[in-house]
Amino acid sequence: MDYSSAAYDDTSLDLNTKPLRLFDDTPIKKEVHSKILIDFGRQLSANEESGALLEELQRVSAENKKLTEMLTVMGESYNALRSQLLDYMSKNPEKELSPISKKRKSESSNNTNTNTNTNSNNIINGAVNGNSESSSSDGESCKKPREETIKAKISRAYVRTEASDTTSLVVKDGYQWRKYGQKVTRDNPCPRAYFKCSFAPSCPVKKKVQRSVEDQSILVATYEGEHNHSHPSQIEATSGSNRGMTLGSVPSSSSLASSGPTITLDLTKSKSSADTKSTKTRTETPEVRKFLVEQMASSLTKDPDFTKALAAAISGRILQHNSY
DNA sequence: CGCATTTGACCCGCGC
DNA sequence: GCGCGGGTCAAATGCG
Repeated sequence: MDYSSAAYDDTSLDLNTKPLRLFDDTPIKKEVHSKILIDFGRQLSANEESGALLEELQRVSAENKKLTEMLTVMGESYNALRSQLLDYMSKNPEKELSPISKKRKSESSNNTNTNTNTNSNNIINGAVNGNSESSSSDGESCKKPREETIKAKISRAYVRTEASDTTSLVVKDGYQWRKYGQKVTRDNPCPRAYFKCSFAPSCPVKKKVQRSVEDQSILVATYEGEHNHSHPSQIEATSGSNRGMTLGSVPSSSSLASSGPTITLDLTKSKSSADTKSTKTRTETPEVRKFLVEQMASSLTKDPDFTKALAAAISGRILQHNSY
């Protein structure tokens, strides 16, 4: 499979770029330093001033660094929460994706009992990790108590593909998959492809990929089981090849609203060392970058927890700072 | 030539 | 018990 052509890595959002620059880029540091010197140099003697300001500068740099780390941590937390939310929300459109639930009870029926307006368009690129092992107390265990393998984690991801690309059933998630079957199901004229994880021979994870009935540019990938190995992209990230879509990493509505290719924000990788290396990619036009930044900023600022924590952090720092 | 994909056959669970 | 349909297998095929 041509993971190399995946556009997903190319759009990884480098969240840390700006914050890191605040304390990593020496030119900026020098600029700030000189500015401070200009502002305050007249009032104090040069030696005392420079020493104090250097100390001040170091404090500010450390502060920026801590704030950046906090931002990263918050971003990850936000990502995790978002995944959980999408997980929950995904149970609603699921019925529409497989309306005939009376026959195949195992997967769809228990997840669709709270079927509301099944606007599958509201969920795209969102990934949904339904944990049927621990959290599914809604009947599957009653229906199939003997099937311990069915209790493996079942997650679902919705991926928008190129509008013209209506034949490929490849969902680039960073893992290596081997296709072992394809079937046309009754409720969907589009064939369903069956994949097994081939990265590790003993990995039990399977994946089903099928186009959505409603919007055939959307691929619905259903994952069963858990990988018993690390994510391949994590290994490859050290060499700068950050490929693949990461589940649950994108604000869903906006990327569906756009008719363009899927844009995946991989927040989970923003903390890695590859963020300064691999995110300079060919599709990173200023427009795209601006859009991504705005989208991420919007998503983060809409999160009350995030803004609260950020405000607390900043105010705490300021108070601490003023007490000197 | 080796590996991945394709695809028809087969298996199995479920509903009637 | 039978038929239907989803899921899997494995031989055939294609590709690098």
